[in-house]
Amino acid sequence: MPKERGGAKRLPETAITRLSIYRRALERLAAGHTYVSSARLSAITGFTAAQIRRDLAHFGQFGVPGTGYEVRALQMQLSRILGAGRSWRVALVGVGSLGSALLAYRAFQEQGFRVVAAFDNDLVKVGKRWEGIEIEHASRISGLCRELGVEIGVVTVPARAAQEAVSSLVAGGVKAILNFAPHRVEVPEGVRLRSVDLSVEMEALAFHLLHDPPVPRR
Amino acid sequence: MPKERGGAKRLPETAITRLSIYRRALERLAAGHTYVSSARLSAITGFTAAQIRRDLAHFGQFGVPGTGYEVRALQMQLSRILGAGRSWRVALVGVGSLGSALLAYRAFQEQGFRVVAAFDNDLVKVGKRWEGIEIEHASRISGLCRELGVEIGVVTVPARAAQEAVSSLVAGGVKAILNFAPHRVEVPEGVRLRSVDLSVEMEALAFHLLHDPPVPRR
DNA sequence: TAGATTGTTAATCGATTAACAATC
DNA sequence: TAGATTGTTAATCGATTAACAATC
Repeated sequence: MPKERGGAKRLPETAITRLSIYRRALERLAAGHTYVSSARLSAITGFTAAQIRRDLAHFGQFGVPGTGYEVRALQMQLSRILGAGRSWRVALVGVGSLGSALLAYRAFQEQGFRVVAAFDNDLVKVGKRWEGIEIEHASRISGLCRELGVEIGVVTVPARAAQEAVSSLVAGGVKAILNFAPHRVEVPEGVRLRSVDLSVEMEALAFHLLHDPPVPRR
Repeated sequence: MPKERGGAKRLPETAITRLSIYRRALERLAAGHTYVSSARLSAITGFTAAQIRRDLAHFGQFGVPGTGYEVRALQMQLSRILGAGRSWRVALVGVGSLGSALLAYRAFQEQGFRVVAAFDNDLVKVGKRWEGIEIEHASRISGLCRELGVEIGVVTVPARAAQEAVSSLVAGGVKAILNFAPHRVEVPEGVRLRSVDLSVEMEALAFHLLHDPPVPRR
């Protein structure tokens, strides 16, 4: 199997989140600047200028040597690449405290992530409305996701329910899932999974508190 | 400056979150198993057996060739290394929907992350009680964090307020911060920062939906 | 032209994987 | 002992950084 597709080298997996951060930086720059250099973007985002140029070069020659990148043009390119501006249909599985918070999260809606369905196992919650969405029973996940054309699933259920929630989404044709449940889940090839594990994040911080040497004052 | 400290090679930054996941797996294994091999841990966690052995070997020789790792003993070692079982004092800055969800998040409390203070800029919220904690005004962050001996800060404020929130925590002696604000923040040397950016996560998923080739059915 | 900055190549770095001698 | 599995070394892989010729 070839490691490269087409002529250009593959975009490193880690670069994708950087693109999103560049895009956000450009949004703010667009107000006051026509051009921006990789050096300036570096100062704003904290990534090195070399890395920024390299990331951007993956998608063609956007920059002008001696001048930099045209802010508007680059912003539009990145938006196109990331699918910003589009509207994405999102399903939420698990309407506990975290799930409710995400349902209410303005930034999501504003960025085009439109929650079109919400599911829960708890019969007390099913049928209730939440942020304008009626909560459906978890047994309806795959059917409704297919019917509504859900593209992205967000899973905020307890650990023990995570795999079943994910499997139902996959059965419903969902090809991208963001998992907040503190448990490993498996997805078939062709489905993208990203996981955010808050307990692990906290424990990683605790590790550093215990093991990093204190920095002497200067 | 030397690249290594002591004799052993440095633990890769990326290994720290794996340790936390191993620990969690062991917790569940402890019920029914005395020993566990790296191969079995691999099947459970999804990391390769070689990687697991390598990660664990950083902290000494826990395993028994031919037999595997003693579950209880390894569990205790990892707990000690990660500071699990300890109680950590946490401050929450920003009691919006996401912040409230985290305040209510049982798993946090159960894992020893004890929210001892909550702050907000909104005078309407200040003085109210939430999950047994009185919400204080953001101007009191550094003073109260120092007084209460807060060790970890969790920041769930809007982007524009992120840097100030973080700076106040740092001023209050907080050495580890988990930032959910969709904005870059800077911390001085000696302070650990981890960031979770939900918009970036979603946009990364959108990127894959747009660019990954569909997987042909077999 | 002189100065600035890109896009890209080569060098470096860090982390993962494979392989296997040592060990129970 | 035979079989299994560790801990570690060497090879591989992937991503980042430095450097600079090409370009505006």
